[in-house]
Amino acid sequence: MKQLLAWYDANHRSLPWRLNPDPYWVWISEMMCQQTQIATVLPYFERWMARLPSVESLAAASIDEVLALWQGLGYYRRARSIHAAANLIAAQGWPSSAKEWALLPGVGRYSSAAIASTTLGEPVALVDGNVERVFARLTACPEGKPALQRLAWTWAEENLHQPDPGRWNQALMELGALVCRPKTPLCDECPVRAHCRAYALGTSEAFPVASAKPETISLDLTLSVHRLNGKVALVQQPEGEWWTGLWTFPIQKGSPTQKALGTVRAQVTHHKLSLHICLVDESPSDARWAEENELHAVAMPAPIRRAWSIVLRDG
DNA sequence: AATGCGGGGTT
DNA sequence: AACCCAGCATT
Repeated sequence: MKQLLAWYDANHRSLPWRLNPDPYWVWISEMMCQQTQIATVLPYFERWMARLPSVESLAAASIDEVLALWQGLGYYRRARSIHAAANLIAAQGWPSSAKEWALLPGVGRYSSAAIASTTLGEPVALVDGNVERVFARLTACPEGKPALQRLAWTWAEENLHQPDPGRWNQALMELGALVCRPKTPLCDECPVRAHCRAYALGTSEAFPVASAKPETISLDLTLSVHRLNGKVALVQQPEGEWWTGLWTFPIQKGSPTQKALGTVRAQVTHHKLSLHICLVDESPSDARWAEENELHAVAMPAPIRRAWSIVLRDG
C-alpha cells in the first residue's frame, strides 16, 4: 500500500487547511466537512476565516454571527458546538491529543483523529465515508453498514502508516474522494488496485453493499409571513424544532386554511417538507419585527430564504 | 448496535 | 427521487 502516499503527493487537492495546517483551520474545516462535501465547504471556509481568523475572535463572537456565517451549510448544531468549544479552548488552551479533542462538543471519533493526526502527528487511525468505501472494496466486504463500520475501523488501525499518520489518513480519504468514488470508480487510475479484491472480481461498484434506507416522511408546514410598514415578523426556532436557533417566519404544523402564495419544498434527512407560504395581516403575539432591508443579515435556513424571495416576487 | 439529529448538493 | 457527503450524541 506504499503506492498510496506517492499517489497522494502527486494528486491531492490543494485545500486551504492543507496549505495552512494550523489547529484552528483544521478544526473548523473538519467541523464544516461533517456530512458535507468539500466543494460546498470551500466558500464558507474562506468567508469564515476572513471574519473569524482565530479561536479568540470566534470565542468573542456572538452566536448569532456564528449562525449567520453558517447559514446554508445545514446541521446547524455544528455551529453551536463550534462556538461552545471555542470558549473552552480560549479558557483551557488547545487540546494536546486525540483523546482531549474528543472531549470538545461536536468532535467525535473521526474528527478527533483527523485533527490530531494532522496537526500533532499523533498515530491515530480514522474512518469516514471515503475510508469506509475504500475498505469495503479492497476487501470486498459483504457486510452492511454497522458491521462494515466496525471492520473498517479495525482495518484502519491495523494499516495506519505510523511514520506519517496525518498524510496517510489524508491519502486514504483523498483516494476515496477522487478515485474510489461512490459511482463509476476510476479503477484504472487507482494506485492500490493490485491489492483490491473487488477490482480483481470486477465488481467494484457492488461495494459497499447497500443497506435499507429509512422511509421518507412527508410533512406539510404553514409559513405565516406577517408584513407591516416595511417590517416582517420573525421567530427564533427553539430546541427540538426544525432549524433550532435560526430565524424563520412563524411556522405551524399542517396545511394552511387559506390559499397559499406558493410552496417551497425541502428535503431534511428523510423528511420531505412542503412549506406553504401564507401572507397574514394581523400581527403575531410573540415575534421579533425585523426591517425587511436587514433580512439578508439574519441567519435563516435556506428554504425559508427561498420562501422570502417568493414573497418579494409575488407578494 | 441502532436512532435521532433534523441539510444540502449531485445525478 | 435516490444517493451520498472528511459524523456526532444518545440510548
